[in-house]
Amino acid sequence: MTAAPSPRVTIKDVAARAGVSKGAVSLAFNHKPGLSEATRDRIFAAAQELGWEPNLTARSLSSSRVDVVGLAICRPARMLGLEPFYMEFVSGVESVLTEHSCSLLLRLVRHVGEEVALQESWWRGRQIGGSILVDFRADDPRVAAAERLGMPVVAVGHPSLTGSLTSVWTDDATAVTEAVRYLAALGHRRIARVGGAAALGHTVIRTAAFDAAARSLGLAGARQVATDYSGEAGARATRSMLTAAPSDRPTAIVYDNDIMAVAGLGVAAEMGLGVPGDVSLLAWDDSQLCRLTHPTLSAMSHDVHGFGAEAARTLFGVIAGSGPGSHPVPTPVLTPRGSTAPPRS
Amino acid sequence: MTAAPSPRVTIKDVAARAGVSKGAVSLAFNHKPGLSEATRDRIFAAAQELGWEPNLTARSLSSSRVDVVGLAICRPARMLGLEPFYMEFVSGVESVLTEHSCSLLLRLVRHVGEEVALQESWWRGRQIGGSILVDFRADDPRVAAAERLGMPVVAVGHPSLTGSLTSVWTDDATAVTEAVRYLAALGHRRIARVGGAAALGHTVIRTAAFDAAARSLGLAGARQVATDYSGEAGARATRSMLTAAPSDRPTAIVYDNDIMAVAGLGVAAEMGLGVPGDVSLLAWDDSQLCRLTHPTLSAMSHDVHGFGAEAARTLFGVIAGSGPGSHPVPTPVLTPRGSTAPPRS
DNA sequence: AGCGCATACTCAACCGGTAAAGTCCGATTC
DNA sequence: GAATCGGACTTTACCGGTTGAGTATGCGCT
Repeated sequence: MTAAPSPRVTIKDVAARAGVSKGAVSLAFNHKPGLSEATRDRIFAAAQELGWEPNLTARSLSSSRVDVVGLAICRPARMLGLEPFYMEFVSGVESVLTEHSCSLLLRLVRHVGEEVALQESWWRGRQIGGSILVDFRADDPRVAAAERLGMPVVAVGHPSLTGSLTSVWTDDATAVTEAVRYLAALGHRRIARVGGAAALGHTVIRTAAFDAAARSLGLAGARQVATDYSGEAGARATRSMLTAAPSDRPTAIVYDNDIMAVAGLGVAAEMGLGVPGDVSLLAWDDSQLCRLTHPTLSAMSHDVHGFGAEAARTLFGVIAGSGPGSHPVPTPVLTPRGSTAPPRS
Repeated sequence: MTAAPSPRVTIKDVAARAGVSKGAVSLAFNHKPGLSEATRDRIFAAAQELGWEPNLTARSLSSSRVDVVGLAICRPARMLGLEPFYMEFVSGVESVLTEHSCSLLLRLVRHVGEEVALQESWWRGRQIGGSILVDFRADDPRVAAAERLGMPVVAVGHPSLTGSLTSVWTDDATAVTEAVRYLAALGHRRIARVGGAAALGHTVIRTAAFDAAARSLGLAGARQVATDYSGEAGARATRSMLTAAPSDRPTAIVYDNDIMAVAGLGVAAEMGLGVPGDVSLLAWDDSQLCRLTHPTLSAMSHDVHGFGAEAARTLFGVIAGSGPGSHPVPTPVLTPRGSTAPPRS
């Protein structure tokens, strides 16, 4: 990539124009003491006139600070596009990065192995100052990699999955339990759950919590299934559940994201089942999508934007040298809407 | 951001280990001629043993190549998350960037002014080798900015909007015309369109095309309205259209994205109107979402992933010095599904 | 033998900044 | 009046690569 921009303005030009040395310009632009107000002003004026901005590349080289953080997302593109979660998460991350004049290096990868290689390469090549790691799974190879590299990272996932890494996480277990209790309180006994990717740590956690909650409430008819988070998989799962004999058919279904819940709504309609009359549906994540359907979707709501922001804030902490820690963000809360109701007698 | 990584290994260490000079290592790693096979192998072996990867920062500094391209997206976060379009576009861009070991610097901005400043700062600070500009509007300030800076960019938008910049675009006018013709062919006379943001160039183009098509087909009942692309706005617009007196109510509605179409579907259901019996709905962009609803949504389908890929490919061309050009990508095609049918007599 | 000429490297300058040490100078201090 | 001091800059040495000029070696050719 060869760039042939307009005659490059460098710190030297600015220094010359202001009648000072490069060092002085550097001091001024980094807001460090040791310059008179007058000189400082002259320098800024000169920079302004020449349209100069410090070359970040050069700056990182000599100061070994990098104002870029990495984020690799590992899901098939088809699904990514659909899940409001990531974009919202990214936008939360951004909101914090921007305050620090920091940028986000984004990459979509196909599997964890690829991500490990990428993160290592980013870090080794000093492209990033740290990374946000998402979608943890059991025995995630990124834990060891980050430790080995001594790379500042924040792991978005339950502490039980992220080893010694600093983590930012939501209490999925409690949220699942609340969801099940709510449906049970409405009178549902046959509650089903359409989960996310089985390989992901939080799916495992939710699955266990669902089982535990069902057991403790004595719900014999509870069942769950894992999917790949896609709407199609959600539709398939729903269809398979709702085609069971009426006495066996779930009267309420919890979904692990909202796109699958929308798909579930579509399937119910296609089968001529009323929501929430014949079956109640409960979504997860609660993007705007849940308010657009008819009926509107009850959901476990989650401040995804804030989640991303907290992850970014925590990363800055790690980069600044704060020791490992665990940062829980608020547990998703139930937002009842039109898709849940007591089962028809 | 101060990083305290494990003892940094640099090109010097590798050179020492391989018993050659820094220059030799550089030659080897850039696959340039002038080294014997044997030396080359020794160098790679040494690098491998030390776990060295060239510091991209240093490399960009001396070679003035930057393996990063920028993308700023300007829409409120709430809407962004929802629109599958961008993530799919990004994934298309990525797929090409990856082949060139290039990364994507992503930023969400609030308005064009902010984007112009950002792009300028990125370019001046040599953070990026070029940029992909999206969401063009009439008299877009980015055109002048890019020219002034001599910055390699590819403009995603109709050539009429992108001035002298190299553009990548879809033929929205033709697509809109096709959509209207299709609905008219089904027998619809009162066709409405729920458009996107009025400030955006392609909205203007689609609006004009819709008008022209309606006129040429002699559809007196055609009407359209602009929104902000959000599902809520889509719902509002739909509600307002469908509450008109039956003799005035549109029998078919075209939406500018799929999220609004989903919202429209919800509104129709809420009002007790059958789709496609009472009203036909036609979405745009056609993400997976359109196949999940009931009825499924007919849509103008678009290979968004490919669109992004083409934009990235074109950007590499621009960076490599190819002159300005116009790169149309395939026109969206109609994919009829369950939400469109002839109007009820 | 002598010359030209690849080939295979080395060397040193340079990219555009930062940072630590050094210089200059006027104001205090004793 | 010499020594001290601190503020305001300047100098210089990097940061970790790339690059072009320079050098040593070997080989073919007359």
